[in-house]
Amino acid sequence: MPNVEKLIALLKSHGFKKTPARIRVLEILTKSSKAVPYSEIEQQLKAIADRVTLYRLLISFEKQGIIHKTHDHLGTVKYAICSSACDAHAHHDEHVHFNCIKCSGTFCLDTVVLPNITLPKGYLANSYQFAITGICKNCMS
Amino acid sequence: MPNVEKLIALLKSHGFKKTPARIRVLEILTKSSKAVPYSEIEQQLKAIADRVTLYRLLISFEKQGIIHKTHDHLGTVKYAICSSACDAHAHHDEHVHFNCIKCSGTFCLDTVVLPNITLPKGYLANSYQFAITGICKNCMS
DNA sequence: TTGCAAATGCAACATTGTTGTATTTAATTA
DNA sequence: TAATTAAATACAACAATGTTGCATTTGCAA
Repeated sequence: MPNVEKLIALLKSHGFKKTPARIRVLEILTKSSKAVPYSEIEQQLKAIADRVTLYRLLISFEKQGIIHKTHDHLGTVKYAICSSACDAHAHHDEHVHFNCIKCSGTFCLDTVVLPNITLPKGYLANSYQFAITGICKNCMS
Repeated sequence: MPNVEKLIALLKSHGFKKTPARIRVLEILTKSSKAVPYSEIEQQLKAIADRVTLYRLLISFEKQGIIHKTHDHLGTVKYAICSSACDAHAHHDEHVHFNCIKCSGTFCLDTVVLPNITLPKGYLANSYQFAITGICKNCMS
């Protein structure tokens, strides 16, 4: 489903060159139903790219709004593909992240409606990061 | 205001011994109106305790519900004192964290009412971590 | 095909996380 | 008050991740 052509188009549309490392990272993220731990990405990229290359690649992807980064309940850094509404100007990944304490999986809950929060006077909100920790669908059954 | 006697009592009530390093950490956190970056705590503890001591100390404080840990919008690890309602059995720091993009400060907004979120069927919520990124009160004026 | 900006590789170093073990110390009790 | 002991600390050692600079390679457009 997420064929390589689409990924290449995604790269081009954001001004990125088509390189093996970048395609591989997008493949990994699009094929996963969960946010992927940094360590796992590094592991899978080990054969085709340097660690620093991956580091910089992830930064530029994030800056361009292709992917987003999150810390789970244990502090583990994970990455996930952004919804198509994101771009360099503004991320729109304002969905809830769910962290499972059993399988350690992190899921992007795109269907959950974001709550409206009233801040104290003087504060200006810019973006929201909501996470819920608990037991996921799979681990409940 | 947050005198040392209170901090010692806090330690004792959680089964901790009264040691210079532990008292110092509590002093730092109680005197700060913001969550304190790990690097800053380490810097201030450098003279009186080893890095590993601090590491284990923070872990045990967190486990006992004396302090809580958070990642700001840039991923920086910060610590803050827990409200008195917390204990080893269950943290009750279910307040919103506000991360300022100007001063990089992280504030615990205890007065903000937590929103009610409806999860998809099959998910079981356990705890919530809500953060808002923007411009804080001080930086707005 | 060539030229250039983008992307990568490599070296080097900083910060933070983590474990094991020997030693010291705070607090209890004899 | 001295002895006992579990808690706390120090130190060594190592792993993982973050970060910068610079030389080299490569994708792509002219």
